[in-house]
Amino acid sequence: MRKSKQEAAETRKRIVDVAAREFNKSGIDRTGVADVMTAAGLTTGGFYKHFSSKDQLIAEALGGALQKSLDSVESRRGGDLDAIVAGYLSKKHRDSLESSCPLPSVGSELRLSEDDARQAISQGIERFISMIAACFPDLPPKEAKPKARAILSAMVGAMVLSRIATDSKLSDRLLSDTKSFLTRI
Amino acid sequence: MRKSKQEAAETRKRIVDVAAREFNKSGIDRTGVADVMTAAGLTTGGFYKHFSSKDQLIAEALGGALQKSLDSVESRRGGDLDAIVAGYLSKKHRDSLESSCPLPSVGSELRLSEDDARQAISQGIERFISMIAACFPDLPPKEAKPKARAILSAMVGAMVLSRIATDSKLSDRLLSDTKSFLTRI
DNA sequence: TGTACATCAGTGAACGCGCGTTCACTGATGTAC
DNA sequence: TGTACATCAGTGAACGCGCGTTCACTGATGTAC
Repeated sequence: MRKSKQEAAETRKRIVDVAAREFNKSGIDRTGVADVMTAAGLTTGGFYKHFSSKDQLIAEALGGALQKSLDSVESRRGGDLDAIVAGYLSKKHRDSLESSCPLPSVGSELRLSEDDARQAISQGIERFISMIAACFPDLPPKEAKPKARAILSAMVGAMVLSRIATDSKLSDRLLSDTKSFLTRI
Repeated sequence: MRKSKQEAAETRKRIVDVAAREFNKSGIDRTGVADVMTAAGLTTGGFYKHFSSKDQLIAEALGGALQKSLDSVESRRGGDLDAIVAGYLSKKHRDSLESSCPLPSVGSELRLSEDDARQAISQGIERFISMIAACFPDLPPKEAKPKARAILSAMVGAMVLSRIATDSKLSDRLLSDTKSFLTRI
């Protein structure tokens, strides 16, 4: 049953990608290693041929998901704050959980995670801040970065609250009002 | 071993209060019914003399915690946006997990919770928005409420991110920069 | 008011279940000659 | 290049553990007479 090095590398990548989607959709604690492996078309035991623990997978999957999410935003809307904000605070983003930004999806679980995962996510946060700050080319970094930190905070918080709200009107307004607020800067 | 009605009511209240602290500190999924009961000075089995399920406790404990948190803010800083924001985005609030606002502590877990819990929290969110909107007595509600939704989003998001960050400088800046941003409106 | 009985708050062990991880095994791949 | 052996990706059952919930039991409280 041994697979070639290339196949094994592809399998590993598949596990990481599937895990990111599952964690985003169902949360970290509620997603089991067996769930991830099944979704990747494998059986449970093989997991430990690729990773030493679930914690390692969490760090790699969510860190990677955040970076990938940033790659996509940067290439499609880089430099344009209104476009970044509108994309982030869209209903589509709120509802497409599997491919969502991990920060609102699993943010309050991450605070309890191992350092590896928190560090990987922290790097993504720094990069996100830089990306937003780059939308203010006329401001000195000393002003652009603080502003960017507040804007990122508002985007993440709006998405967190919007996903809790049972009233769809409240959910929609949290997104659209925060969008308008951030667009009028 | 039967207790008087009054004692039983006090016990129930104690369980709810302890649960709110435990959920805030360790997250919903990582806090077991047995953990709560032990922290309340009781044994596991007695839980079901007061609640029909863990889900019922989640709704009651977190809904109650949010309302209590709002009571305190309203009476101490009501009407003063800068005071509300400064209190919320303080290091003290970030670090005192047990008595924290539940929105950033367990926000991304709540999105996966039963409707009862999400509804109780949604009511708290609406009240929080009204409280912030009341800080703009000169604005018509049509302007004050949308602004309040964005401000609440920024406060919650800053706290979520601040608690993930491994770099304490980043963690501090997320709070203080968002505070400055919201104070200059 | 006093007595007899039903109620029920709280105990602590047990239940079934799903979790993260381990393990012996399989057989194709990679390597040494 | 061909052969013999070591490696190791993947399998699937098993491990110990902690979870939410149930249950028989205890004995003080509440109630009916």
